[in-house]
Amino acid sequence: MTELDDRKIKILDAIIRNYLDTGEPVGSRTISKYSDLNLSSATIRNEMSDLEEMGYILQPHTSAGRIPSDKGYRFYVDNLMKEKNREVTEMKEFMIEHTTKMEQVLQQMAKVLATNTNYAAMITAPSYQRNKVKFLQLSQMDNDQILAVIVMEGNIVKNKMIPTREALDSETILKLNILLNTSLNGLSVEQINLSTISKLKEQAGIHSNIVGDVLDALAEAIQEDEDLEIYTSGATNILKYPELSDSGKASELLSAFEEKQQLVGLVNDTLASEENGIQVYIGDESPVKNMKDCSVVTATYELGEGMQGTIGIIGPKRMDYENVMDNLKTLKVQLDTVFKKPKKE
Amino acid sequence: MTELDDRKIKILDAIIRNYLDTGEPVGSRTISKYSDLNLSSATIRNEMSDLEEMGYILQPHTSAGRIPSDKGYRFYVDNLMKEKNREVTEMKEFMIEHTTKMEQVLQQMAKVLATNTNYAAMITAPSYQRNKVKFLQLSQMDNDQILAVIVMEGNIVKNKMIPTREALDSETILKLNILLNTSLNGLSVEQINLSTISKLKEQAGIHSNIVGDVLDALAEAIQEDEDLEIYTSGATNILKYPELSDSGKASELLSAFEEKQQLVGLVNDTLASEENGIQVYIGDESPVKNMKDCSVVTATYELGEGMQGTIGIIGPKRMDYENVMDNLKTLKVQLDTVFKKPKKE
DNA sequence: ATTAGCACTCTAATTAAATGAGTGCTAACA
DNA sequence: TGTTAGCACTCATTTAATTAGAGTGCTAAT
Repeated sequence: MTELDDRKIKILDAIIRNYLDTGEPVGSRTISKYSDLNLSSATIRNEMSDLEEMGYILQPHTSAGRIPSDKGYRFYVDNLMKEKNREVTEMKEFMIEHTTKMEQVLQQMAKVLATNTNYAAMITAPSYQRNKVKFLQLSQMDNDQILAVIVMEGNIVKNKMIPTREALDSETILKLNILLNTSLNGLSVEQINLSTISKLKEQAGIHSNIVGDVLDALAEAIQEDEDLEIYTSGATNILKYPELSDSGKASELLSAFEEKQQLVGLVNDTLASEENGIQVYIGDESPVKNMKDCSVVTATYELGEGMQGTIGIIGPKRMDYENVMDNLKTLKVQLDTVFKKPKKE
Repeated sequence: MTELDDRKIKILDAIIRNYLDTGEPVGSRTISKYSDLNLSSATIRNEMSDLEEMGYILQPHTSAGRIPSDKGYRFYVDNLMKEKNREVTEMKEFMIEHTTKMEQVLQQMAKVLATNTNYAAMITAPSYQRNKVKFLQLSQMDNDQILAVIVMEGNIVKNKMIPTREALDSETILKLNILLNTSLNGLSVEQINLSTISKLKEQAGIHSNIVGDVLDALAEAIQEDEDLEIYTSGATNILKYPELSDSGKASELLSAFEEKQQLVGLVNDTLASEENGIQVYIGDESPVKNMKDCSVVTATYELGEGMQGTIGIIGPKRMDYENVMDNLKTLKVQLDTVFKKPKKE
């Protein structure tokens, strides 16, 4: 008996669905009564015993019903779960109410996701590495500082103060601006590599060191943010689920959300192994060890040209996978339209 | 017996200190043994009975010791507490490791505060209203957008995309930039009022509507952030205190930290009633109702010219007030030096 | 192969009893 | 008159014992 036969599958399905619903271990009698199999509880018991031996379900203790094991959940997610296909409209109205800044859009998205699912949600800004430079400007601030402003595709603006040895006259600044813009415009951040830089420096002549400083500073500014830009919402939803809310676990999880740094692991793992775009981590499968008692569902979204970001939901293993995945899928579509079509007004 | 005599004060002090230490209701016998009063427990009992009648302490139930009431804590904070006077150096090293951005400094501060006290910490950026405009620049982005960058004292940079009807030629932009800079440079944000604006518009001639748009957009950009810039850290510390960590309360409090919006009330109240700069809210005294089971200690810091921000600690009523206030005071001093002395490197 | 029936297991809920910290009061004392 | 010893009383907390019930596993009959 190495394969699951049809009847076992039906029973496993029933057990898991029931458990997702109630959160209580489910017994043979329940399945016998509330399924269309028309089998006695005794028969179910035998089958359950087999399912347990095969590792799909387990008993919290001898005289309790069964709950799904990680393997069981995995089977459910891979084979049993039905995909909903909701209309994509619903979310829209919530989403963007004339927010022009990307941060706000993302923060808003996280909130919607958290509210819709009642789990904790996270979302990262798309990596800037492949984003293209659209505009670049230096301005003399005072005697020893230059302000550099960079605008990327999607109107993402970064700025940085650059300390300088001495003030530059306005003509030099103007020249530098023209030089930088003509050479870098349209390049992606990751394309600005050593050879580009040295070529630029050459062209800059006596100001080559300034150019170097500027590029360094920009790289730094972009890098700084890259680490941080994870938006979260509904972290406190975790407290709603008793299996996660006992003081120790809750505290660890909530810290992970507060620090955000720990979520990076999740993001990277998701970006690395892109399957159909949605990843489900059940318990120990998660790359973040604090989350071994949770399930994590993540998806990548793409903004064309390979710029991608990550969205994710963290909740109890007993999670409404169907709803979560539906939500993520919907949001994914939304994100595409939001960023691709430049917004008017 | 309307006034506290000396002995009662000593007993009250002993009760509160003991309770802050242990978190357990304290009984007459404890005080009798561990104080220098040399009184029998019976005498203490009589005094405690009086103190209870006067509202300084209370019994969780008949056969328990006493714990301080809000009134008791208040008396302690106002009259009994000793002020520490720690050296100001200690914090420094943690604090700024070549972070140039204010956000990062503030975030770091919050973290230090939370780590030092083991409570939840918050900190707001100083209000921009009184900050002075240092530099202002418009740049044509594409056919229907202008990028406006504004730099304020303390190198705080804001930017905003402004939609326009048609593109402006570079000469016009140049003129506008000169106009804006000469007229606004050195003015504080709140000084840019209607009369300034109308004067500016007049000078701008045919481009007056653009000027209007620009100023509106800037005002909006500044306002947007003003609401949001509250940094927090250590919110999960709340879970360390049993009196706050039962699911209901913890969840409310943590949400308050997640939403941040709720903390605004605290900030405003603190800014409004500046006493010696440090405010203590005990239980119901707090302007935020979710925090009626906590104590909140806040302070304002000032950056000269009336720009002020707020720092705060939220923890259980049974809080180490001495340590908290000491920390806040120290940080306050730190903040002054950090922002006032322009950082080199 | 399926099922009815029954003994068995183990958790969770309920109740009862024991413990002990702490009070309030009274009467004696200095 | 203020202080203290002594004692009865209260009540939350702990421990133990009991019960109830859900669910299983096994066996024998269908």
